[in-house]
Amino acid sequence: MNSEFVIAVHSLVLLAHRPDGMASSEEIASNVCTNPVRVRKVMSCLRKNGFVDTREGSGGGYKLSREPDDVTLADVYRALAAGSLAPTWCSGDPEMDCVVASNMADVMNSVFCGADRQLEMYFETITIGQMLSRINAKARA
Amino acid sequence: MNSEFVIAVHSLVLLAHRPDGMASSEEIASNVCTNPVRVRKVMSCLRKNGFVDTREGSGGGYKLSREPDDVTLADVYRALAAGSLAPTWCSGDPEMDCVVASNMADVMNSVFCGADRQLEMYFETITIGQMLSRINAKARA
DNA sequence: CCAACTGTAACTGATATTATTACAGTAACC
DNA sequence: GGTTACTGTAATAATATCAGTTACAGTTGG
Repeated sequence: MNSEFVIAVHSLVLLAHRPDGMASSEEIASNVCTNPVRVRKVMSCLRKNGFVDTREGSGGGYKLSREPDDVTLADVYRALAAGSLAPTWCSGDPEMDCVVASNMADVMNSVFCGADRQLEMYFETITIGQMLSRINAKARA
Repeated sequence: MNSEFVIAVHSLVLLAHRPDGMASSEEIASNVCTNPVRVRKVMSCLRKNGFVDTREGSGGGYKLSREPDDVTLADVYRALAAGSLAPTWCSGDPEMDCVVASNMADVMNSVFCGADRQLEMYFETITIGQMLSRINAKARA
């Protein structure tokens, strides 16, 4: 899995956890344990997909623009990690003379497409709000 | 996804396709388009899990030791790619003072465990025999 | 014994991932 | 209107992961 997915989910959960729903890239970065540039890149993508609003300039930052319970991990997955299941490496070669070697890539690809859909369905069942609840539950325990 | 999974599936399908169910690491490697050492490493793992028999020495190689329809992709997945879904990179830090940062890794991990199970269930529905059928169907088309 | 294999380890090179630096653009605030 | 605190993005550097290669010991059939 793409680690940008992890950063995105963490960031959204953090925003949901903040009383005012806001944070700057620097605050998020230190919470996630990465650098602000990476956070901004991810957040920029989340903005384009309508999950957050950004305010540039002094006192700016990111703000959740949807209810935490209305955003599923599948939404996030689609936005920045769809299709990441299939390995970059590809076996066989369409030009080869062997039935197996020449058709494996296609068949393997369809298998991974199915897997991707399956994964998406699973992520559909988990919202940012639920993630936050789970975290709070863990903290109480 | 681990690309060794791809090599393993391709190799098993190739063996299933062979009339005598046999091939050497060199034959498999050229069919898969990789090098024999990598193939041997993967096959060694498949042997330890009872999917193939190997014969060392002259005229040796690998041979399917189960019916192609009795081996699912989930079996292969468990053997050499289980848990590969979760990214190596991990957000947050258990030592931090923030509820979100300190518990995110745990919660994220449980999410990926669930995803892994989901994926495994999907792979359970596909056998090596079916992969070969799909390939043959594509070849006829 | 020789030829043809597997099993592994060690090394090298290629590729992908993450962090850093740099800087232009924007908005609040004095 | 200038200064400060932000985002957006590109370019580069550092690091980690992955794949290919070489080397060699062990096994087996002829």
